[in-house]
Amino acid sequence: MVIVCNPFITKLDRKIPLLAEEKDALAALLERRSSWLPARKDMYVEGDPVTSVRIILEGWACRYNQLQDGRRQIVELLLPGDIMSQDRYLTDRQDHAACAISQITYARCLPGELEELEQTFPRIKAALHWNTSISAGIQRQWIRALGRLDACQRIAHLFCELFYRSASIGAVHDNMFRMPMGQRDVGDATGLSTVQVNRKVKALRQAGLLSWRSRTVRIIDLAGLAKVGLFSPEYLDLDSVETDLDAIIAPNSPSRHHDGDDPHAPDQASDRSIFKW
Amino acid sequence: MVIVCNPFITKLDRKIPLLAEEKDALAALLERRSSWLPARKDMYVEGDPVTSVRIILEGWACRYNQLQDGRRQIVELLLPGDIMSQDRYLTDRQDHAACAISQITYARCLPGELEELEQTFPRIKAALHWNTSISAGIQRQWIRALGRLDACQRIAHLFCELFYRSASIGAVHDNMFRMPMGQRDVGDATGLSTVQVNRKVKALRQAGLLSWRSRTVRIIDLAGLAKVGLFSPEYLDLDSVETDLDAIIAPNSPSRHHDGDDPHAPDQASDRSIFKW
DNA sequence: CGTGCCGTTGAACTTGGTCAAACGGTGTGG
DNA sequence: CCACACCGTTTGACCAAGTTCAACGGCACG
Repeated sequence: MVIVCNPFITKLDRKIPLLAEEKDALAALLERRSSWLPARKDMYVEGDPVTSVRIILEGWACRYNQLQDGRRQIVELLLPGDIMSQDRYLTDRQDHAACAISQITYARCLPGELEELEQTFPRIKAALHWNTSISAGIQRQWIRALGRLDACQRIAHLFCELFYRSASIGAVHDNMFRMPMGQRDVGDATGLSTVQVNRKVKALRQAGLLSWRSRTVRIIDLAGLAKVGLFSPEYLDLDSVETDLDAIIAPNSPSRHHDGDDPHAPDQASDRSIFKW
Repeated sequence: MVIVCNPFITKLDRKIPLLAEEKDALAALLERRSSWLPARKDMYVEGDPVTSVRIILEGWACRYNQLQDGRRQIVELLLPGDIMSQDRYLTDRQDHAACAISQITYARCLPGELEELEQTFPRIKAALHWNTSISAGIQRQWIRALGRLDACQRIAHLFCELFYRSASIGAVHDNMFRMPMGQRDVGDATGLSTVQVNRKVKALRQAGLLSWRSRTVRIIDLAGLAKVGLFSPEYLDLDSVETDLDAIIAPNSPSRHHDGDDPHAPDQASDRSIFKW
């Protein structure tokens, strides 16, 4: 029996409780071939042959699309426990690139191996399909945000999404989570220029909704942020982790242990006149 | 033995050649419960319970997301042969709405029924998964377009996509296809206002790239349109229909418009070329 | 101690949205 | 057959949001 400590398995197990043997089988598969990649390094680029399924174990990564003029659009963010499998049965060439945002470790396996597991363990199959549909839901929300939300709303929406996704893998503590993206990356995800990201993040900060310093985000007013970003978390289907979140979300949670040098003191500049949402 | 004439089966068969019995099984399933819906009518709305898988047989439909202020964003366009199955294993509530664009006929089946077919016929399973990954690719392209392309490029991209998708189901004749969307719908798909859609479509028309009248689109210069929209069709994985397209695309129009990207170019197309059909 | 990257800010500029009105086809009722 | 209303398209004028360009400060790294 293997000791299981793997964000992917944890995540699936939360939605579809898995038997010990199922977890073991998954864990065994994931441990077989795992890789490490430094930050900002490409995992593959457009046109590369589609080979293995990749599962993020630590760190953040993204899929993106590069334009001729050098600009790029991130089409999907991948957190620990996320799987890159849309291409399991795809064409032979990637139609997009993927890169590490922070340094990452990830597991690789062959489509056939996953396939086999699904055959043997229907629960795993269900869990993987669930996972796929959540990803599709996230894609739809991105399309909605890019098409119809303004800069402030998009950024607020993104932070909400990342907060919930981080929370669902236990990466939120004291309303804070590590976010290895830079402002440029946020712009690439939200379709905005870095200048605009900078200004709107500042606005959110000054509105007392969040703080973001040295790769760490603190959500100060989740409800307010969700309101700005027209965000509601149902599409992430986190019922099963709601209890965890309740503890986290609980209003004005005062648990600030590191009083000495908390870089996340609310920025009460209070010139709300800037905003018109 | 059933005589098969069904865009869904045709489409799958093109990528993964199916045996007669497989086609029969699919056809039998699809014929069991089919429905009709008038144009602009919702199939379901946000919050509805997830019930059946739907497969479009005739007409166009879309999934969309409604905002408080009444604006909406189309997140996916569904042409004949397209399947709405992202939610096969999803949560119990829809996180988006779907409506008919033109009047449509569609088949419904239960997730379990499709499931069963997949178990019995691995080829069908592969074909369905292929289909799913193509849809995901289209979603990614939409994200790219919404995030990083300007109005003209987005519209050109959309027309290219729809041209190829129509062609792949045999709905293009003489470079023309029926498009039941209005300018408002195009705006809802591209994240633009109808005014802007009107202006940019006019620009594309005047650049001699396409014409669009009474629900019919004629692609006059596919290469030019693709260039404007930064479109390349690989992500649709249409190798298997390339031969069909070659015949269609072939033609007369060597991609002029090297410098013709200017939306305000003189109306060189005011001659009969638009009107003669 | 440079050098370079990232975040920050200001100012000019461009794109696209909003508002409002006119146009044109189509279907309905007098 | 015409008048009318309705709906989608077209166009202009104005305005707001976001981009681009440019400069500066801080911080890490060599």
